[in-house]
Amino acid sequence: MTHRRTTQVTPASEGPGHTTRTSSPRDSADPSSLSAPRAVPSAAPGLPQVSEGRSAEVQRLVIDWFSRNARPLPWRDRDASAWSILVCEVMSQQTPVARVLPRWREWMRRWPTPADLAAAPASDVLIAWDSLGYPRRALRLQETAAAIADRHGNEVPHDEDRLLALPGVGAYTAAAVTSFAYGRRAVVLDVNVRRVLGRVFAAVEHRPASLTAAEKRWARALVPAQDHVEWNAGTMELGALVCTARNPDCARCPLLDACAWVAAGKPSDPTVVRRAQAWAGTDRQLRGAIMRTLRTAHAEDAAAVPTHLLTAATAALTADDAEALAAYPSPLRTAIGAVRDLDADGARTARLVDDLVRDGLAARDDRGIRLP
DNA sequence: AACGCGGGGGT
DNA sequence: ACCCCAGCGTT
Repeated sequence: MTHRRTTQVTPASEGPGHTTRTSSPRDSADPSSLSAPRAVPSAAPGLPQVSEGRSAEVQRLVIDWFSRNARPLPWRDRDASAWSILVCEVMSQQTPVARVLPRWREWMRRWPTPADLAAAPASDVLIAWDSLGYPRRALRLQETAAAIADRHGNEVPHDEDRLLALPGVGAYTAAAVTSFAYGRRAVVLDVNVRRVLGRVFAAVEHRPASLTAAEKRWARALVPAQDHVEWNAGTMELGALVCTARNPDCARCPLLDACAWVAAGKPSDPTVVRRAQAWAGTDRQLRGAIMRTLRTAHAEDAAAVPTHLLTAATAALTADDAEALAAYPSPLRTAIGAVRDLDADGARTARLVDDLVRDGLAARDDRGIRLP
């Protein structure tokens, strides 16, 4: 069903002018949303008070900039369904937009409503997820689809609390759907928004990794009562395109003259020792390899790699027995062989596959591959 | 608050 | 090599 969507301002081709683009049809009543922010946020460590005048000026600049610089992303189309927006938000969790685009198109073509996704074999879902990463998101999204189909009449909930109750939907995603799909006021706080607000108002290059309740309150008070959708989308877009984590393009920033971080001389954060990112040789890499190989083998020949053979793979991997392995169909053999190359003694592979099985890999039977 | 969780592109 | 990305769930 087609939900009314808010107007995402499209790149308006001309003139720097029209700041105010009023929102289009939204949910009529807005009873549960936050009360309009009057007062400036309560002070918290590193989060300065912001005068109403300055807040309003920054809001105006961001919204105006967004009206002229928004990327024409398909989920910003007026006729994009709430479901399509939820899918895009989940796919975008920790994954750059450019990588999401092709998978999102394919998903929406195949599964245009939650019920469609809920009815699909899990193996199809994982294969369509492809290499977006964090494949558990795909499984949670399918669980969410089933919940929406079964308990919400196949319509994405309008209520932020009900959105939050869905698997794989956290504070960010619930707020994003509330704002972008339904045009209701919400505090959309992703890594981009946090960075932009932190620089402009708090004069720090990067916010701390963890998001505190105090920062949420602070950010909430900065969301305007009007044009909040454009503010949410605009701060995100500004963070993605201009106020980037590294090498921000301050020369093109509409907030150049309003930015506390720039005014302070763009100080760098005190260097924090970051743990070297381990990847090669880790369980994580190995598990990713198992995923990829099984996915590929199943996609190439689903009959050869049904779920019960995945269970058999466990035995073969554990036994480290070439003869036993030879008993399995070729695509599966290839998959196991490829994984083995990463784990010469086989112990870790065996344990990981065993974990996969225990967590339900084998239990799903005809639903296809079930991985963590 | 701190972890663990994929994978690819940019610098 | 390392950093970063429209985060979430668990401990």
